[in-house]
Amino acid sequence: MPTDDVPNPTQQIGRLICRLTTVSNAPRQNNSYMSKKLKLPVHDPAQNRILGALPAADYKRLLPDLEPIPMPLGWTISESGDHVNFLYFPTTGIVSLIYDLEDGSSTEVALVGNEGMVGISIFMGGESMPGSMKVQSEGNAYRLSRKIMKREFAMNGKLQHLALLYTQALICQTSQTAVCNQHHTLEQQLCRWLLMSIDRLHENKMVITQELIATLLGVWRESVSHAASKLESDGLIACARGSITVRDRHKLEARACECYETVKKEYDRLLPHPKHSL
Amino acid sequence: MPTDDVPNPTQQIGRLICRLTTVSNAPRQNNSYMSKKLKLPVHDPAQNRILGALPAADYKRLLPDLEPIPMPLGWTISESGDHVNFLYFPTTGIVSLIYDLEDGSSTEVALVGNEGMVGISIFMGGESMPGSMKVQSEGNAYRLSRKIMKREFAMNGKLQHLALLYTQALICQTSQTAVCNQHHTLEQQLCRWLLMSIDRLHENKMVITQELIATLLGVWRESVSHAASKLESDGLIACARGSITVRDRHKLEARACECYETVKKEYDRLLPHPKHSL
DNA sequence: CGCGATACGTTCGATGCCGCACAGACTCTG
DNA sequence: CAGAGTCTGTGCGGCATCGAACGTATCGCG
Repeated sequence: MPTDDVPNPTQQIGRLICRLTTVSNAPRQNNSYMSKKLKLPVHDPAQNRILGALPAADYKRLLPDLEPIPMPLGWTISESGDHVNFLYFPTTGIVSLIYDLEDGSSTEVALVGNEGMVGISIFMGGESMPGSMKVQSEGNAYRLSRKIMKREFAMNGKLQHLALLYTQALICQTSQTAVCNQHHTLEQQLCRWLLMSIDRLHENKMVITQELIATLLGVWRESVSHAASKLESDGLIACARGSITVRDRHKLEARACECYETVKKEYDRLLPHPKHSL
Repeated sequence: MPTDDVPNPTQQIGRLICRLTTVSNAPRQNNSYMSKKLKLPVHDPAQNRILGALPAADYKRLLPDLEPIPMPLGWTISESGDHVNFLYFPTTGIVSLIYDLEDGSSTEVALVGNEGMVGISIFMGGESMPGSMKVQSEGNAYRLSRKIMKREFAMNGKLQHLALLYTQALICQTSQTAVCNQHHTLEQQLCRWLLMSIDRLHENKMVITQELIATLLGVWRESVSHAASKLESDGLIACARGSITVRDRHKLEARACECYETVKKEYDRLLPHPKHSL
């Protein structure tokens, strides 16, 4: 049961720091972590756009209950059917919502970054979901216990409002994924996926193997390799061992299907916009 | 703007009655309509499983605000981006949630029958959705205005609870559709779709053209024709001009992909079960 | 009854992804 | 630096669906 209990919570932080120092491409926006650690906390709950959009009073009330938690690469936050005990608000990194099939294949139905949250079944009432949530790009999050979240949700305040709006945006993303899977070529889907990822990473380079991308898109690795090669030879991206860098975002958008735009517009319409200060 | 205003509300009812008398396959479970009209109202709000699961007090309070509305075949309840003004509770018939693409193609991402409701963006807060809702099998519904629904939702009562649970079930259906579109053959998808339809129609025969099924599944008509022929020659279904009858439900389940079971189980887990009296 | 419209069925080349096989390239470790 | 492990690139036969064309059956209507 690889559930909400982070595997070795404290050691995990050590592992993360290790990554930050050893791996060349580790830190993202707050790489002030090592150098200017006096200036700010490692990550600020308000970096999550939902938490950041709360009124000051709500935010302050919530703050003591927000538990910081690292999200290491590959961590399965919750498996299919698991009783979910925490609602996670990512500040950095990406979590994938994945549906698995009996034959071992699977498909990612949605991506979650610092614009959203993971574990919506807590306030939706179902307690669990027939899908798993996996950290696809390492980062950090804050989490709320089910008890606290239910209390907050019942207040009919801004958090409830934002949680429901985000859930509607999530439905949009999932629906569009369904349509995209049916109608668009792998190359288009790959472009869409790359764009959605760099939007959530807030940088052009992502650390991920083509093998994993294939798993997430529910296709064969060779197919991803083939599509990526074409994009690379056309100068849109640069592939390296275990990482992909987006070179020409504009061309990538042109080559992606409309699904990217549709979902992005709906997210922009429904969700609070990131503050400039971040 | 083919929105919430039913095209000619009163005339519509006349048209429906006309259908009931002329078309051979018109009435469904409550075909007591013509013969035993003294016994019950045409349709009872409680035939919708969400309304039927409300506590007596809530139900009574809501009753005067529930407006009966016929859902004629092909009616577009709301188009992509339309401002949604009513929440619909179907008692009979099927509504499809459809996402359209620029090239004119589309895919159905979810089916709604008397187990659910249409127009969730009313209480989710988005006011609209980038998808349309179309009546795929004629029937009846009751609807609540946005104002009333928001008032009820804010009471934190059973209706809020049921609405959120249903929304989670809907997310499950949509997600599974995304996975299914990616991994399963058309024949499997067709079996799944037929099963989901007869579950919501509460009978074995459905009035629909293969052309429309193809549109909903996002594939070519010829492909549906091909798959349906195989199923017919194996005795699972019987095809006629403009209708399909399920002959062997058990075999159909065996031939469908696991997606049907997965979604059904989640619906059974989350939603109130139909009462025996209906 | 005859006609047009609609829905279904069947065929066939084109296409895109599957699924395997294998080779090459990079990385980490000792 | 050598070797194991991992990740990526390529080539190819097979299969399902695409997308068009055509023929046929059924229904409604005059």
